[in-house]
Amino acid sequence: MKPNKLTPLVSRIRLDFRSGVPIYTQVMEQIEQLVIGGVLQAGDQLPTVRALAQELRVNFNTIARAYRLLDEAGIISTQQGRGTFILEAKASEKPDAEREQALESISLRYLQDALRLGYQPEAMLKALEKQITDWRQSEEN
Amino acid sequence: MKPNKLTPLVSRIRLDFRSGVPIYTQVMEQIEQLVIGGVLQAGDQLPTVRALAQELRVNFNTIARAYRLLDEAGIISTQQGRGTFILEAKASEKPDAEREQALESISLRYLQDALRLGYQPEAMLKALEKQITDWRQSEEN
DNA sequence: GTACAATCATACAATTAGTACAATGTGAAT
DNA sequence: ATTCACATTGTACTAATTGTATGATTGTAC
Repeated sequence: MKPNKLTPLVSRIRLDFRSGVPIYTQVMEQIEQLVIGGVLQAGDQLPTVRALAQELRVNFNTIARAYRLLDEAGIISTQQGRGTFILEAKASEKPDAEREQALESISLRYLQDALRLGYQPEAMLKALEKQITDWRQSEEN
Repeated sequence: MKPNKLTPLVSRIRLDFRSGVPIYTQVMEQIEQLVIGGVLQAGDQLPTVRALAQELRVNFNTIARAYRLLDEAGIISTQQGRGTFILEAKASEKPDAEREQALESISLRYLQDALRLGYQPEAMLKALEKQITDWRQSEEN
């Protein structure tokens, strides 16, 4: 497969070192979500394990572990000496369901974060609506 | 987010071995005070159980016990293989202005995460409402 | 002396880091 | 065009660092 491009991933991956979720899991989940969301497409080349590791300030084996898990999940293809690439989207019966699940995942995280900080659900919804309004404003320009 | 720093705690903890107050209680209370006093801030990494134990000349399980209590109290987050970190203070204990901003901050982050994955605001609100409903369900038990 | 809480010792599990290596690509020398 | 040196890539295995679990030991109160 010919590599499409090398997507700058770093800016799209946000690590939370104190969340209790292992780094390799965070990297894996977020890349998976980017694929589901269509930001990363089949043929795209991921950064090398060393490059991404350096950007995120973690050991390259940690990235290698995330890539290996993604490889085993059939999402990417890692090739020694060449690099790592996004695979063709597997013929999922329900790609919509996957997208749904990804959104559920980040929504749950938001809810948990807010609850832990002591906010009530109503306040969250209101705050989110405000952010959306603000965003729409800025989009118009 | 990367751990902020590793604060040298030892110099700020005073143990009284004759007071009759358990060591783990003393450690716990003093760390709690340091957090309340702002000496320890969200994201700061605490010394490892072994390091702090060595400095204070106690068994590391004693420190582990103190850390576990602090974890259960929602003050710190202990993570096997990683370390121990100060958590964000509960919003309800913050001044109103900060409180407002904190909620805005995590809401914006959620919005950005979802947009990044290609979701529309309506879908986000719906997903969030669903998470809230589910959560309420589980709370009833 | 018994009971109980506190502390300690030991073995364990999870995560990340270190080191060496194998596969592949690149480019110059011939 | 072929070869060869070398850089770049992922892989494998090990070590180090972290917190966890469980039971033994110690000390104190009664």
